Amino acid sequence: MNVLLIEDEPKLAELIRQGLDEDGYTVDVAYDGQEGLDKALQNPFDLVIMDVIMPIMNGVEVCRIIRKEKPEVPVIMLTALDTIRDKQNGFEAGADDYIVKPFEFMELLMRVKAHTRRPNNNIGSEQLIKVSDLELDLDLKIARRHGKEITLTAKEYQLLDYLMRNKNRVLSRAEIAQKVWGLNFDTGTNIIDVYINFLRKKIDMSSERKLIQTQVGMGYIFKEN
Amino acid sequence: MNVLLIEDEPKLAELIRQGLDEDGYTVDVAYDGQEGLDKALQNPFDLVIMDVIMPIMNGVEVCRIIRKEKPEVPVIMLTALDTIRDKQNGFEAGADDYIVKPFEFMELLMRVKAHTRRPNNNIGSEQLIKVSDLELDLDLKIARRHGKEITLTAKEYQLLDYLMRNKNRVLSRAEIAQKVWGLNFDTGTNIIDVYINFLRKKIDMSSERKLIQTQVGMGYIFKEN
DNA sequence: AAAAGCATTAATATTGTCTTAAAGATGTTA
DNA sequence: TAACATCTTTAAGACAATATTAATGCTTTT
Repeated sequence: MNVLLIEDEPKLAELIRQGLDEDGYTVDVAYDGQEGLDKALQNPFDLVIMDVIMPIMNGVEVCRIIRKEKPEVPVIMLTALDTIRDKQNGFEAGADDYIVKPFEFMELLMRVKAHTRRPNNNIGSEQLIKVSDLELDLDLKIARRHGKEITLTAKEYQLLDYLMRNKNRVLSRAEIAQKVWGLNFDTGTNIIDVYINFLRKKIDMSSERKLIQTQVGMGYIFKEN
Repeated sequence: MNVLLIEDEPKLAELIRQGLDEDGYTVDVAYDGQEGLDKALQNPFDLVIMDVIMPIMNGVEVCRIIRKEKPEVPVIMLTALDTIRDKQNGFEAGADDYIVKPFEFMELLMRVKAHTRRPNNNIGSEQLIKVSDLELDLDLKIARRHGKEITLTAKEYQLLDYLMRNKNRVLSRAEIAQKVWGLNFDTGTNIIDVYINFLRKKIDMSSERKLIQTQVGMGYIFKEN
């Protein structure tokens, strides 16, 4: 889910960016109104968050243009001016929501969720995890390498999802068993080895760069680059 | 524009009713959760405003049911409990917005405007959802494939509506059960499989392109193209 | 070189899905 | 209100796909 954040104060921008990032959003930041407007019009976003008071071009003006050009994209305004007059201005420019500064991050997150919630909002971009040239499509539940589609069974998908989310870290069989199978791994099973083998055949076989690597005596690691 | 207001405190209710009335809204007031729910389900409203804390049935519960029965109607919650926890609860019940009491009337009005502005009110133009060569007529509650009419039962319609609105995304049985049946899917029922089968017979049987596809171990996906 | 750890394959067990039929609800008509 | 029609839900068996085990051979470590 792609979010455009237009905020001139670097500290606040970074705070929001990081928070949304942790919740799985992909955030693009612009530091003034003009830059924000350009980005908004050139790229597809699922949501725009913007400050009202900004250098070069103020938020109300930016909002009005975005609303005109891309009426389907929801806009949340941040404003320090807690007066009814300004709230009116904000909404009249076409904002779908506003938040009065100072605000708690959780409040912003809740409103972001409310505006990006499916359904109705299927226009949004797909959700995916990317590591090197491999991507896992969370909507279609398939993988792609060099853009080539790879179908996965349910277990393969779960395992790959786990590996990719924990890239660049050695994962012991016990950890994997626990997280993917919900097992305690006392049973002398080799099921993880078997599934790693399945995944390798599907994603690593035809490629030079091996993403899944063995650390003998320790476990497996999904290595970027 | 018809608004349903569910608020047990008569003075506040009257204040809101009058204010919205002056702004051109037609307001129907219910004084407890049960009454509000009944009205909401029996009549067509463009918006529901409701208190969280109410006698007989609380707002979160009412909201959940309205959201299930009439997913297109926006709901604004009024809450005196200014805690993040409760904000989460409100949204998780499916509210589109909330306002923390005490609030200025103008703030409510602005939010009401924001939620009734959406391009939902295309009176005259027929409402339909289109995916590939299948279209779902939201007014007539029928489907058409290659222009050929297909009648649906109520549950078939709800399921197809949900699938089409969430096209190109794998939907787990749990999700479908939750959204279409309002079940928690612990019950070992196969009703989703059965209804998928019904729909396939009606929309996919006579066509080469199968729109409804199974992802073994994951769920179903309604695939465009 | 021996031991341990890992990869690979095939066989088997398990689970998931489709399909049909029939029972249980619900609503409609006489 | 009884009989009928239609819709919803449950249940069971057949079949297909996937998950797991186990045996064998290969690789790495000591």
